[in-house]
Amino acid sequence: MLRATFLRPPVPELPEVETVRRTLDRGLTGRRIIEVTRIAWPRTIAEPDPEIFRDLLRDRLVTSIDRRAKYVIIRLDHDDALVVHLRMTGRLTLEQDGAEPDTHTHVAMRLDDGRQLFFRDTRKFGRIWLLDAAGLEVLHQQLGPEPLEDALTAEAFRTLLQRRTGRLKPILLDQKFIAGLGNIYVDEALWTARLHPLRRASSLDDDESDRLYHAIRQVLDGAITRRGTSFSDYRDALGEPGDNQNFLNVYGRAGQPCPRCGTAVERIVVGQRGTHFCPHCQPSDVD
DNA sequence: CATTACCTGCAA
DNA sequence: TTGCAGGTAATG
Repeated sequence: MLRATFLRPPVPELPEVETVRRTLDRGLTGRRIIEVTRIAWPRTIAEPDPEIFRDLLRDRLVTSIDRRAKYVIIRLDHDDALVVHLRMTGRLTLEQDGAEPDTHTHVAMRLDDGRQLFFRDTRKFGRIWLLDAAGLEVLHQQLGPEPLEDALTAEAFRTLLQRRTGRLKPILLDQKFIAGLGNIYVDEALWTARLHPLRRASSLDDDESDRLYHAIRQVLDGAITRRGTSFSDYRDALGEPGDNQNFLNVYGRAGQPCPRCGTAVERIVVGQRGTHFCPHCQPSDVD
């Protein structure tokens, strides 16, 4: 039963993608992509068509690595960008010269220093786009605010929440509401804020809203510091796992004691997602 | 708002 | 052998 906790497949959310961005930045910024050497699962290339993608990615300079929500944005010359979403099991890694792609390596590129950029993805849900400036702008517009940026103040967050009528859990997973949270960090943030996942957003008072705002930032900051949460699939761009799995309070801990009060953590399903919370610390009665 | 599709590995 | 895990888009 303890094993089940650790075998639950966690997925890359904002802290994991940020960790990939940072580790990728060290080896990729300033390099040139010489050519795409492998497209083994063409559906991975969301846009443009794989043949055009390959043609456009010859001798392209990487100018910087950014992140938006759960997207890695590899900026190129001419204001283009390679945009990568890891979805469930995607990994973006820098590999040495001569490294051989395995069966799950769907895309590979050769760099001017002889190293390679691999995109590996067991579940094949991950996607890569090659976008121009206009395409990138569309992506930004489709996403809600970045939870860690100054532009999202506690006051702005309160206003956004009050406009919503639904339950906290699905709202926080909605990338148009706030961008970058997934199942792990929503559960952790709600536990930290002592809010039940089924509470209606519009029912929160100012103090509760502020608690949630700070909890989201605290949980994400802490996870970035620990270089992400790794159970099985997630690794950074250098292949290293993160440490945050050892600091989770409720996610994947059904039946185990709440670290704050000792009550057994419960698991319910909310909006088709496994949802973990402490029934004592996160009471449902206020609605 | 709920359901299904996309995929595979692994537990039951 | 079945079904679950979950990010997101597409579809009732």
